[in-house]
Amino acid sequence: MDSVAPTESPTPTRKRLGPSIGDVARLAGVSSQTVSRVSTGAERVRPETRDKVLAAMEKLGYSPNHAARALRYGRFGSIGVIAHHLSRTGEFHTIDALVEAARKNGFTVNLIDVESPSSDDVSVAVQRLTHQSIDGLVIIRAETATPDTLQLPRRLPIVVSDSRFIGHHPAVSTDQRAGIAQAVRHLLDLGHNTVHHLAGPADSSPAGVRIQAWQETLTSHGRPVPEVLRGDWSAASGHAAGAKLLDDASVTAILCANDEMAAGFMRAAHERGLRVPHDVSIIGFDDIPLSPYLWPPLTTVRQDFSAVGTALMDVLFRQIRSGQPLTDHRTTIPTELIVRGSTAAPRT
Amino acid sequence: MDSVAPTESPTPTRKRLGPSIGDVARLAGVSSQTVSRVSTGAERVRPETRDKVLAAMEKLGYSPNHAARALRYGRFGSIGVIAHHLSRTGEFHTIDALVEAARKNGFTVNLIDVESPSSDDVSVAVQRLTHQSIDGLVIIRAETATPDTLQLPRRLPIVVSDSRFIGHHPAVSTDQRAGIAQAVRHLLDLGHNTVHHLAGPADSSPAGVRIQAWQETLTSHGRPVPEVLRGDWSAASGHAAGAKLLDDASVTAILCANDEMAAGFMRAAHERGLRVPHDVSIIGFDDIPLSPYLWPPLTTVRQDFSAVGTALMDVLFRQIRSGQPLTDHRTTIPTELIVRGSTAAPRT
DNA sequence: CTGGGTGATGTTTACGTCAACATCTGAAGT
DNA sequence: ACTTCAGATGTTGACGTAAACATCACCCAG
Repeated sequence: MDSVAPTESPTPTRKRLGPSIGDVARLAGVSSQTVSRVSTGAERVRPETRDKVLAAMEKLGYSPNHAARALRYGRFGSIGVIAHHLSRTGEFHTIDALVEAARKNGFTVNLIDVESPSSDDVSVAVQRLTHQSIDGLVIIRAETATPDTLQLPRRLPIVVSDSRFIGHHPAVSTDQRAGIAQAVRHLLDLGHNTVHHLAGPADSSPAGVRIQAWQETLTSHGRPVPEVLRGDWSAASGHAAGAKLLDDASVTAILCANDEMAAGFMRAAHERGLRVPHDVSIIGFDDIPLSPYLWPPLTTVRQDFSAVGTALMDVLFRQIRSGQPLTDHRTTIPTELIVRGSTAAPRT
Repeated sequence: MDSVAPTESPTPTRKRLGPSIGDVARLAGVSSQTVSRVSTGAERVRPETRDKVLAAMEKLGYSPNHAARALRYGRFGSIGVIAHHLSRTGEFHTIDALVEAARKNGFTVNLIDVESPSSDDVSVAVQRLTHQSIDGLVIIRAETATPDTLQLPRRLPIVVSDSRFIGHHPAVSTDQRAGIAQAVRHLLDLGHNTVHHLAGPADSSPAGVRIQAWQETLTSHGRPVPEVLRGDWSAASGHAAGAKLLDDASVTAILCANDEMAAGFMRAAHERGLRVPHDVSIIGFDDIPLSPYLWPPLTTVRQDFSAVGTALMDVLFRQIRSGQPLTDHRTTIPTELIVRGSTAAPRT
């Protein structure tokens, strides 16, 4: 670990924190070890003594210093999470599940965001986090960073949900290829000649995976592959893409790389007086909570973010417990096509 | 602090962690203090010595033990955040802004969720968090907990965005009363005789505030106050409410306590063949990213969650810096009515 | 009444780091 | 040659905690 900067300390001066175990011990007239015993629960302490200690704690407003405990134990009870942009629905739900799973395992979650998905930024985030107090690291999305550009501390248990890290770190991800294939087939089965694709941004790896799966599925069915459209995951970009694409009457089916873009696309269709799904079928990806309540309800590919979060925590926890890395571990969470009202046979 | 449980340790045994500053010092042939100087940046160290040390660090894969630093400094560089249910849009955006603001101030965010919004659960969350390594605490929503039921460690800087804690802890919140009043007036101005209200659950304090503001606004305009409907913030509950309410032809305008419920309500209207806004006007609350892309685009009251998050961090940071609590501090973030396509004059 | 527990409590020490102070080296000024 | 001083580096100690070990009081079997 090179320069190891001073973590731009929030407050440079040293402060006297709350009362210590020693202060409690003095007040209670016992040794600090007895206070420690009370504070850690169990142990054999006479009820009478325990009460004295508890009273002293209460009086002084004592609470244990976690830094000291962490130092003593060599553990922090916390895991680090790096996410690219928190407001993305998918990452958010994953984090939600992760936090819950962490709590159930007695851990807390230390969250850090990455402003732009550049490699530098991610490195800084990693450095900041690993200088924090964590027992393990979850990388939800590292975007442009690669296993090589990322200088991770050795011995730190890691799990990743970014497909490009597979083989380098244990990974958990949804089966996006299968999901996309299902979606494309669904539209072809309905009678559409081909399927257009509104993809995520070029620097996003899941966007790339989805494009590839879409192309392959079309090709394997002998269908023409239209030019791919690019969005940035936002509903606004979906709306813009709709404005461009929907003047072309040959477009009967569009697969959007996430539900937000699908919502934007759908609004563009409404604005043009096109009926969904009669004039154009729209299918999304993710199945966000609002998808069933769009109009018409959105057909989409459900990703089980909650399962991803749980699995991430599970894999990480196993490494923490054993002290052994699971380098080539790989969990794949299946996706599911949810057919709602936004897809139908093309008008003839 | 009563019983102070043992934080159900994730792994009870002590492990030898990575190499320590001493190992690096030995390998580099210098004292540990010199290594410390290099590791903390600045200080006067001969370039030649510095290089030796850096090489040794690299070789051993050294990274500083944050627990030891935190113990030494009396600071953690981390703030705790308690949120009720992460998947709620509002809390999520607040957290997003909070994380960003924290990063800019050199802090990291320690997140903990609360399964059910019971007082007990929140207390447990607080205890778990304060036993973690935090310099300050943000309570996004404490729900049923009150300032009295919550045993907070003394000396811990706190900021809250839950209105019931005002006067007990510094608070930051959006001006929901004003937002609701704006929304109601907007509908009355359009010519609606009265406005129905789909509220949040009974145990939610913001839901209560919104109900009250809605009632007051109607009353002050001399309008009848319809019976309040209850939802649970979810789109599904909005849909169910729509199913109940929309058979009553006298209902021309509905104010939903959040956008998700408004989306569900709107779908219910579509399903009945009612046109929005011609047959019924619908207005939401929050302005989530998808609101402009519902069909029709949703008129709503925008809450600036990002500003809330930034302000929370700001208030907390000031306390951390000064060491002084800001007990009766209060920041109110204004709301803004965003008129889109889902509201119009009632049909005559 | 005595030796061998057993349970309650106290003492010591180390976790890894860094501030404060101590020491050392060498160069510049007289 | 002899301070004087500044910069580089080393030594000591303390942050708060809990494990390991030590001690002490007391009870019971023989």
